[in-house]
Amino acid sequence: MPSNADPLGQSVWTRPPRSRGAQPALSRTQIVRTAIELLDEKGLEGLSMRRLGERLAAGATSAYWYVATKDELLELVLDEVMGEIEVPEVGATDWRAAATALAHGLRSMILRHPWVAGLFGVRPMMGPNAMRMSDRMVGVLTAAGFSGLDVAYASSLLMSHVIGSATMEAAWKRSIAPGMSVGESVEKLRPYIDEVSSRYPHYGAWWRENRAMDPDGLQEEGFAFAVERLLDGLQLWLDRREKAGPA
Amino acid sequence: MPSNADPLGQSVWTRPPRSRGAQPALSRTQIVRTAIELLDEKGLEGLSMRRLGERLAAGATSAYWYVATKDELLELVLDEVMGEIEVPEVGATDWRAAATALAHGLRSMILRHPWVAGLFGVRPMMGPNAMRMSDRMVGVLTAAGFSGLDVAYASSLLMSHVIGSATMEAAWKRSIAPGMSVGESVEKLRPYIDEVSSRYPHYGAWWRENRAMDPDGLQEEGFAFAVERLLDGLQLWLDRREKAGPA
DNA sequence: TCGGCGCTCGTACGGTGTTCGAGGAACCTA
DNA sequence: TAGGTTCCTCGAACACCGTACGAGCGCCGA
Repeated sequence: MPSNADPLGQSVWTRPPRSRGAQPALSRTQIVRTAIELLDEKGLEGLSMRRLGERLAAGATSAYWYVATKDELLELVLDEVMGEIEVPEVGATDWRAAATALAHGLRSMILRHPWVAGLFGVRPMMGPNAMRMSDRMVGVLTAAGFSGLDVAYASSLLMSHVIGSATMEAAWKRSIAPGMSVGESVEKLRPYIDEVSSRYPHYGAWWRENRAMDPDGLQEEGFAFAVERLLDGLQLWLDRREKAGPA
Repeated sequence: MPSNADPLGQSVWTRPPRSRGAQPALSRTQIVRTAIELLDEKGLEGLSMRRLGERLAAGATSAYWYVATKDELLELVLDEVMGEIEVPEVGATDWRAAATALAHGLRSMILRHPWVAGLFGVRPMMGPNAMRMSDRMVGVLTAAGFSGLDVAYASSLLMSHVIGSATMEAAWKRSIAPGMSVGESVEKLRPYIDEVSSRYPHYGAWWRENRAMDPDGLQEEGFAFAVERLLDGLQLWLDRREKAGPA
């Protein structure tokens, strides 16, 4: 997988999908949907072009008529699941509610398809669904009072946070046995954590005071907390700027 | 690469490194350092066990005596570069300055080794260097007035943001031809962006007003902006809580 | 009826991570 | 000094992977 093949230049989004006449057995959307099925079942490493062909009841390399490369398929897949996120219309609610909904929507999509966490770093998201989301986000932020580069900054702040926390959560999920809860895993790791944290003063002290906590649901709460702080920070900036000079 | 091999249970950090007697030709640290060299030169996809063996002037599979699996090697590599980050001592400065330094330190490490962005999702960071960083962070946040779960929330907020924005930046860097600046790439993409953004009302409007911006250095500024907002949000929360009930 | 085109897919190439086991070199013990 | 044991190296092989290529199929317009 060259993966840096065709940097810039022609991308999936500029080239029209193949197949216009006849009645082909496969289609781009069918391929993408089947790929997502496979990914949901077996994760990122479980998707190979051969397996995809098998599941499509087609030859191992048949998908290559519709898709130039595996990376390109993943790009399409990423945009497809981005389409699952519902973003509130601009003006439907205040900007805080809209941003909160967007953040939680993105997060729950990632929890539904944990493998996407590994896809964000591959290519910038330029597909139609990602664009639709950006569009709404820009609308919401502009209406809130951001302008110029601030819009890009604020929107990138929101996205970055969700993607980052999803990445870290995915790392956790990966390292625990499937079917085991986070709590049970922490329980098994406890001796190691005890041993290690005793060597680090601050961490150790914190751990001793908080070892009784229940780790399940902690990610969720932490995410909600973070979104609130983050929006507070943005709101504060808006307030300060308005007070200083209302343009 | 099973990659889910040995979920939990024994990890690199619990098992002592091999080789105690004799004078072996290789060593864990040498392998890790050479791997980083290779990664810096050719990126994540450029590192294969065979190439690593070659560069070590050793057999293709010799490294497997010191490292159980490629994933494990990557875990060691990740922790090694985490060691490059210098974190201010607790109490050396106020917590805002410390957190800012930590965020920028982590970010510049990632810019130095862009391939790490693809490693954060693999396993939770539990190596000694990552732990040292967490330790400092916990110390700083506790001194600032956070306690209990808030510490974990706030620290995860900081880390998530840096990792998320690094991931997105890596995606961008990957899609542009090597040696080309961001500005030049945007220039080449301009017709496509123009065409696309015209179909999205808010995004299009924003783009028309801001198409003249200089994209180089924008990431840097956006990052600094985000860190400020984020710390503002945390500070505000501390203030509010203190006012409500000073424990 | 006959090209030509859209589409499928078997085969093959050059990689990948990892297992296995034969072998060598250095050490401890007798 | 001899023998045995343990540590370490590495060539060969296995089961995969992404992808190029081109032969061949069936439908369509002429």
